[in-house]
Amino acid sequence: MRLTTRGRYAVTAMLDLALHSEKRPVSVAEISERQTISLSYLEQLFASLRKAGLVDSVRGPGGGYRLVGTTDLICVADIIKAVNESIDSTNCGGKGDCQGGSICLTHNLWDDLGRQIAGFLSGISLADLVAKRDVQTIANRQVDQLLTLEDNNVRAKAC
Amino acid sequence: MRLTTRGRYAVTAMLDLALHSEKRPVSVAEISERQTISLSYLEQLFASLRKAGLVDSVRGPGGGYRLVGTTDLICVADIIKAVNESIDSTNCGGKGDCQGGSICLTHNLWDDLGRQIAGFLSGISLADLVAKRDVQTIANRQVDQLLTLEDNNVRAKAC
DNA sequence: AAGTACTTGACTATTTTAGTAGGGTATTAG
DNA sequence: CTAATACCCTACTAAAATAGTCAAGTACTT
Ligand code: FES
Ligand code: FES
Repeated sequence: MRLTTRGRYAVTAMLDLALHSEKRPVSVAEISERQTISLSYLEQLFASLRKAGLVDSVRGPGGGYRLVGTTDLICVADIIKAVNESIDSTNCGGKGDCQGGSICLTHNLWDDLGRQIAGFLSGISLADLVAKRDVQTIANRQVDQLLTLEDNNVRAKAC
Repeated sequence: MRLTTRGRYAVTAMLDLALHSEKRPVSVAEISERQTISLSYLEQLFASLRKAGLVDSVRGPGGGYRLVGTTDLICVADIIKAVNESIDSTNCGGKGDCQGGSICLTHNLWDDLGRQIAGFLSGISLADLVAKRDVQTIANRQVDQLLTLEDNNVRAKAC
């Protein structure tokens, strides 16, 4: 398995969508600011998420991204698979031919591990994450920070 | 978390030790042949394993490596930690300061995941692996392959 | 005394990741 | 209509991590 910032960013972005896209679509720029993730990098991730059918886009002013379906239907495993090809932990990609065409000593161990991780991440939906108290707290902090930042910018311009 | 061939090789090598070091120490060269892993690369891994106190070395002719303690006391998690610094899945290394000093939206999710993986890998000892039927089968195949290979070399020399 | 086998460190090629740049194209508010 | 907005797409690059090599040791046993 490989879990990198790529997968982490994707889940973070999707969670941001779950938290803020109820009324209107959310633009990548907004997410980029709120989660402090590079805008262009996020765009690449959303291209993958769109291909996987997890999000929907609305173009033009006032546009942005929206989740496809409800938050309880999207699990973390889906998001990671969408941007991070696989959750497989074996060296052989599940083929069992590590050692010159034959299966290696530890193949089944990694296979089991992969199943374990997949099971765990499949059991957690965006709805589960949104429901957590700490997620709510952090989300509120992020909105506040953004507001005071904008406020400061306005004041700076006025001067 | 990052699970790479580094960690996989280490577990494979330790399992090889568990299978063959009962009577005499096993040399890195032997393991290299049996598991088809680069010799010099294995040496690096064993340096880490020795530092972690998982193996013991015997120098000189007939020397090699031996496990420290019995196979039921060494778990897979220990081995991976020894060569692959950590099993942590967060981006921040557990500090919770991903987002400019503050905790990010998904920190707790990755933290939970890390615990899950650590729990799984801590629950599996070398003894558990040795006891598995498929491991026995594969180990036997590896020994046979090596014997016929040596046999062929002897014949080649005779000619 | 000699050979075996561990020990150490530096060094390199390859791959992956994270991020940038710079063009588009569709949509809509005004 | 048109200009601003925001998605869309491709190629590129810097930096890091991995996998593996090389070479010169040191300790020990037969
Ligand atoms: S990991 Fe699948 S055969 Fe080795
Ligand atoms: S992963 Fe720990 S704060 Fe973001």
